[in-house]
Amino acid sequence: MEIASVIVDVPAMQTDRIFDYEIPAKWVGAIHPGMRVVVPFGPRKIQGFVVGIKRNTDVKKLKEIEEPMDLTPVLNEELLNLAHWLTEKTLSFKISVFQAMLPAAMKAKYEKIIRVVDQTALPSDLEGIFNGKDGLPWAEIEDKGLLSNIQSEIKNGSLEVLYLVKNKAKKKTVREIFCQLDHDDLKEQVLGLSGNAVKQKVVLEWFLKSESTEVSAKELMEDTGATQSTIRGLIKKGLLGERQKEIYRDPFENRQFKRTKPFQLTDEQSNAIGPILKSIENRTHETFLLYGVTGSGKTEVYLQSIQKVLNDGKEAIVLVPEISLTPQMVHRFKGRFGDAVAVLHSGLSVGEKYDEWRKIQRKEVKVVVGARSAIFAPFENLGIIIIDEEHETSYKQEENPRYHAREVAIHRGVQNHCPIILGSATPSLETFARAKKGVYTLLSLSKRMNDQAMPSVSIVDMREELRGGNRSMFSTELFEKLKDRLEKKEQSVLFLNKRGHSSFIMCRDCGHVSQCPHCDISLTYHRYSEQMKCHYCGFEERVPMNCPECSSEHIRYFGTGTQKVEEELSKLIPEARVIRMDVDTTSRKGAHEKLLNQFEDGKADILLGTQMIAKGLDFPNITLVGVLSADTMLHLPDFRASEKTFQLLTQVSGRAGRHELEGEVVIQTYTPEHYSIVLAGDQDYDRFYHQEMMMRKMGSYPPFYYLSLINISHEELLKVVSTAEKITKYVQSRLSSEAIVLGPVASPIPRIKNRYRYQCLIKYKREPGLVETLKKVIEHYQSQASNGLAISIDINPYMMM
DNA sequence: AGCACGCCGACT
DNA sequence: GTCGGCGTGCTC
Repeated sequence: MEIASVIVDVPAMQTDRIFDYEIPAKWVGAIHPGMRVVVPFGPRKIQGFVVGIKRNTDVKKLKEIEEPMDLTPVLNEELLNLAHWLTEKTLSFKISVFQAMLPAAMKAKYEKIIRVVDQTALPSDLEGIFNGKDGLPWAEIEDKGLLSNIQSEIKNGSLEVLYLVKNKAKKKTVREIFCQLDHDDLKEQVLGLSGNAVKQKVVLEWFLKSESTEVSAKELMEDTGATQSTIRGLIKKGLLGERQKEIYRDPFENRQFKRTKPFQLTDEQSNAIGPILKSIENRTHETFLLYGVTGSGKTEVYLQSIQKVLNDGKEAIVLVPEISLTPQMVHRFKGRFGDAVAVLHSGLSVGEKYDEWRKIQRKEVKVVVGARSAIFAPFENLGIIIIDEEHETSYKQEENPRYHAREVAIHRGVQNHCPIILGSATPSLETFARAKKGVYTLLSLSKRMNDQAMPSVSIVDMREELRGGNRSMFSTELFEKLKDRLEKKEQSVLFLNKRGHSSFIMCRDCGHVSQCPHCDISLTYHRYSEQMKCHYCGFEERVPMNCPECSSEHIRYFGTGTQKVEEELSKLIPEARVIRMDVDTTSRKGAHEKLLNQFEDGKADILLGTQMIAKGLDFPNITLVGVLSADTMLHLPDFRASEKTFQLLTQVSGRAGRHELEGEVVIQTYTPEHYSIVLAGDQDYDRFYHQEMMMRKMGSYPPFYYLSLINISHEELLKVVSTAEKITKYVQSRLSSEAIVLGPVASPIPRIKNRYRYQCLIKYKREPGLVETLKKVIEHYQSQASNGLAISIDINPYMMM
């Protein structure tokens, strides 16, 4: 007898273990580790993942696997091992890790159906509900107050409960028409057609002329002008046949990518790529930091490294930050490698992602370009992993499993004996420190290609502007330069870190600020809907006309968003054509690309946007970049605030003057003396690195210490505080004296969705017992029917909120 | 997570 | 009496 070890689709502490199932004789040999199966679990049927096959078990009453959901495993051996490692690393449930590794379309959908077994035996009230149908979804009859009736009918056997496990993934198909006859028979048939069968004749002649014997119904109708009925007639006569054929959804349908050839590398690029090629050749793992200023040609190094990998018959993964997965990047990869490239990013529909994933699994592609989760691409012969903009925080997943793609990449690199390239103009401190220590190999590109000068940067003190009587959001300098570009017909980019209109509203008489009633955070003003919204729980209310506290009518809008800047611009420089790019204007599919194309084609003078325009933008006509408020990020309660500010400013500045025309950058700030702003202005990463390392050392932060963050939340403040204290004491007692345990303290947002939040931060250098301790904490507080208490643990957190 | 089971108070 | 509220414990 063969027995399968199965991880079931129930993300809970108590079920986060192996359950054994017998493999029915008919599927012995057909069910393998890494496959999804439907298994009975209690009274229900649910999805499970087979993680192993064995012959013996201690379990007495084994149930049988209901059916397999896959023909071939969806997780290969390497990925199963990776999942195991990741489970330990992130303290997540195994099932959550499996699901994170697969496209969302493969998550099971469950349906509970009450089926009528014996129509005649039903009491009249139930008969009315079922109304002759042979079954109804449970959800529809659940709250009709007939629970006990239904229960007794189930006992009688006239009703039964069906639990269905559905595959969310739908394969897209098209109707295909094919010819049943060979060429000669077909000719005969055409001659034998009756005179008034004009359309039928045209259709058959199409098949006579055409090389192929099959065609999509749509295409056939377009080519011949025939309609459904004509074709149906021919099918009835047995001359044609029809079938459903599976096709891929093609996100890049009707798109041609101009093929490019490898460029001649500069000396610097050649020097950088040498060690990478060597590592590929020797099939050894090595992590490289490709530290290259903006415009230094990192992408070409990636492309040629991948080419080498493909020549060796291996595969490549390229990670790009979600936000910068602009068509530009896709273009460059599709342009070089054509159809060998699959693309995985959030802009695709669930079905499209599923199709791209299957192209990888079926070995129809060799290169994957994608966001964070593409790191789990099911390649079996991985030759290189590239992480572009390695410092980007979007590589860290902020929900369970809280993994960092960089760590996963390095783990896969070790397993596959292949190199990892981390690329950035502004590497994260952690990475740069490791490169300096020799853990990673440092490769530098210090010159821009074609020797363009770095843009000149001027930092404007907005306090001075205010003192000088300028109360607008544009400094005199930026305003003048904007007008100048407009005259010269050159383009400008304006960068602002906040979407929407204003961030909050305040009463000018009593100082009252609208707060969310469920969260300790102020509400955000949304102009479009004229509403105040909470970004954490979704609470909405109308904008008050009067202050709710003192009834004053003097309500003022604070903080500036992209919408407001757009309005201001149209007042100040009405002749300027402005394109606004933020989450609100790019949420529609393809909108992102459309707006960028418009800008590239010169249909606008100013591109105004948030984060998303900071990267990957490479247009020759941009000669001015303005940062409206450099310090919005600087004052966040996050030890990485300076680093993020420096990175962002440097990235944005890099957008200017990448081609023949020289670029200028204007940075507006209220704290012009802050080192991250001064040094971003000088484009001096090295000095910033040293300065920031000093700060981190003083604060005992990464890369000098590791961090783990425990979050505790509950509806009752007292419960949170007392639990947080207990946990902190417990953790403290089990760690060495070198570890620093901070807290418990209220989280930066002390309440979300009516739940109070406390946290405990652990700083440590080496604590082999920490993972065990944290596991104990989770076990203790999740198992003892923890009445509403939620504990979440983030190892190496990036968001401290 | 569901779901059954079991124990209590509140009703036609 | 029984309906339905929630706490408890189990799922191969």
